[in-house]
Amino acid sequence: MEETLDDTDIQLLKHLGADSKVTMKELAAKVNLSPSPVFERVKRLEANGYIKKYIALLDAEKLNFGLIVFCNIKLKQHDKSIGRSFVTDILRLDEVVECYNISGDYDFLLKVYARDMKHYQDFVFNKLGSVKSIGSTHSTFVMSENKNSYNINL
Amino acid sequence: MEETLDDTDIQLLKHLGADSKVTMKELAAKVNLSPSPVFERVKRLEANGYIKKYIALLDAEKLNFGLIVFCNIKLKQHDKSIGRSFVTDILRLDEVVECYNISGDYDFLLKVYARDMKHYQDFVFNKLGSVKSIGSTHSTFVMSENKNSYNINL
DNA sequence: CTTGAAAAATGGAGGGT
DNA sequence: ACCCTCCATTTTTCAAG
Repeated sequence: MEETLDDTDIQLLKHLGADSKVTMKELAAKVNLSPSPVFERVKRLEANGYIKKYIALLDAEKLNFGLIVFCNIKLKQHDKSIGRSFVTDILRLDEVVECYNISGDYDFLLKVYARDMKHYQDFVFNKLGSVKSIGSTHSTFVMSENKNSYNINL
Repeated sequence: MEETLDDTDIQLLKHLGADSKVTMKELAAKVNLSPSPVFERVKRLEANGYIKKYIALLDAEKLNFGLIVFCNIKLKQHDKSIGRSFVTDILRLDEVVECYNISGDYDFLLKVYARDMKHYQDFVFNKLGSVKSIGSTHSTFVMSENKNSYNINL
């Protein structure tokens, strides 16, 4: 299971990580092979979990979610059950796209997409406000997104 | 160009945002249509920019990038040319997957993927260290990722 | 939107190095 | 173990109604 990836595998992952709509034929040309071995390699990379899934990236701004906020959260207490119930509550919130348990002054970092400031205010007061385990929050607003490649650069 | 999306369009975006490997046939079944109109709608959503691109999501941990760090950065000065040169320098760094211009005490927030702490240390000292426009940095380490849906929840 | 058909891609069999 | 060349099947893509 813990086989090593050769250079061709890495190239395939790089290409698919940037554009998954390429055909096997095109991919094959990029790595100087015929479609068949490329097909088999990609299937293996999927089966072994190197490729988690394929998705379409949507334009948040065009879909009226123009505001990105990083919301730092401090819990009231730090026992395991409080942490778990916090995560359960947070996963339910549509506005929260990412959630991390972090080091430092705060316990969690959320990446939140909102339509506008009014929507974000409503999110903080009504949705976060009803999550009992939260002690305090600190919001950092995104003024512009300069880079988002979604994948590691192999 | 600024047409409104009907409920079917939203459903298509939701499905493709979660899994872009579905065939037009399967998509059609999900929205109770035949493949042809679904095909046309998806092409329109692509052409009008609602779908930005299609990518494979790679497993960073399996590819030996197990450490995620949010790196806050304060610039030395705040004029436009310094900010631009900072962004140019940052975009070159493979470890930086996301970069945001933010409100608050710091100017930029980077999401960084590193193999381990040693790699991150090297990144900060050698790569960030040679970006002249940086005044100071503050690193927040991710202990666990609890959610990452990559797309807004429509 | 539907039907339907041409063009293209997928997925695999069989054989070669 | 890895690759190639076919080829059947499925999917995509786009007419015409």
